[in-house]
Amino acid sequence: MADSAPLPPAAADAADIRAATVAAGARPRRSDATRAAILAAARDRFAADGYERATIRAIARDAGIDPSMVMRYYGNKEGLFAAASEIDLRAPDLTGVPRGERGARLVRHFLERWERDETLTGMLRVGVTNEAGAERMRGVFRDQMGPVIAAVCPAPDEAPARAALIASQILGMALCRYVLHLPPAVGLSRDEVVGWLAPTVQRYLTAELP
Amino acid sequence: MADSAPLPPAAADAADIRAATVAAGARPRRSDATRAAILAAARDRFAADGYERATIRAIARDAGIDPSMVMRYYGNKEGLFAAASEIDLRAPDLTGVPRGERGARLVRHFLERWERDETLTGMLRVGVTNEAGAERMRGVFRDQMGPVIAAVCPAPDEAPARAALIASQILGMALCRYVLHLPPAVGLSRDEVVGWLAPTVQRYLTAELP
DNA sequence: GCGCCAAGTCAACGGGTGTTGGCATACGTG
DNA sequence: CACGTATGCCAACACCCGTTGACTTGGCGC
Repeated sequence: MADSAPLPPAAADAADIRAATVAAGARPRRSDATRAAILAAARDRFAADGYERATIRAIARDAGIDPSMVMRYYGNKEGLFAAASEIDLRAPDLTGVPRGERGARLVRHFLERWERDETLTGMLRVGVTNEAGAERMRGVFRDQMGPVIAAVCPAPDEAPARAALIASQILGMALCRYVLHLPPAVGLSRDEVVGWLAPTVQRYLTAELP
Repeated sequence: MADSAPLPPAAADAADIRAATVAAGARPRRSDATRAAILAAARDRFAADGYERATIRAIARDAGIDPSMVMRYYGNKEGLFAAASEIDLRAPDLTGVPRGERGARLVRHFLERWERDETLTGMLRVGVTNEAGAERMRGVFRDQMGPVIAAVCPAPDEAPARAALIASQILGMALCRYVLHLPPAVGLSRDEVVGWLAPTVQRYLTAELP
């Protein structure tokens, strides 16, 4: 079974520092850089290893500090996970997009989002194994996918089901392509994926109920 | 975080015993019932908890024997997992199904397969977290989905990509419905899911390349 | 009836885990 | 400059893990 290779020291950028600052709801402190480094390392580890195999000791090592600091700043492993898994899908506003291009727009956005960093891979990895992770995914879906779909959905009461259908296709492709690495799914170009999936999403968005 | 509740003692049926017997490539031995009990308990635990959280001690407790027996019969945890995760999708032969009904047939079959027991949930759970599990899923996809799709695919070289697209939609719905428990996905009836997904799968099966 | 071998139990090992408390140190403030 | 506090490290705790080896039991063939 593959050992978890050591990860390069996680780079905590300005956004991370700001996030770590506001997360504590206070003005800047001397330890914000450390908090941010922990958060960045935790994100990487959770994404790469899942909740169980991502150890606090490994996260601390990546961040270059002592494990006890993690406990001091985030309480326990669950608290660290909660802080590290704040997800912003940046789902696009579809109301300004021509009706026929909305499917393609959604698919392309999420492909790019998925390839930019390992955040979503991590979310999926933890969501599948861990109930707290699953609850977080349900929250992200409800709060960030729901409104986007509802805004362009003819009948408001159909919106949740349509959103779930769209999520199933997009998540399923991400699963095959970025997590399971099924060779044919990996082999498709980004444009090919959009070409295949866009009509599906478009139909889930607008077609009559079957 | 949810503790893993104790599981009821896993029932090892005749098929399990036979499987445990043939797995060792020998004629019946006195320990076949024990081997089968271990296997059944392991399947349940891996499905419910994933690879890391499913401990050999818990599996042995469920099977009502000593942990060292697991080691004696299956070598180590990886060996146990390999023996416990032999999957048979029983994917239907589509050549006898009318061309227009193949999508619906596939979707309905996999929904039923997924709901019958927790085997596939377990496969997904382990496949997402664990490289050995992912490799196993790639093998199942290649050996059991590939041929079924190729048999009804006009151009043979397109078969793998089409199979991957179909897998992405079916796995994605299973993920949302049976693993993440997204409320709108859970709320759909089985017929509604078939009604929505069948045209998608049908198109992946037969449509011109985009 | 006796010996042999499979089947199973028991206790322990070395290591890794999350988590805790005490101690040194550098900083910001009066 | 002195003091309190935030920051960080160190060592340890109690627990659980996979795995091992020695020991006991029970059934079967000769």
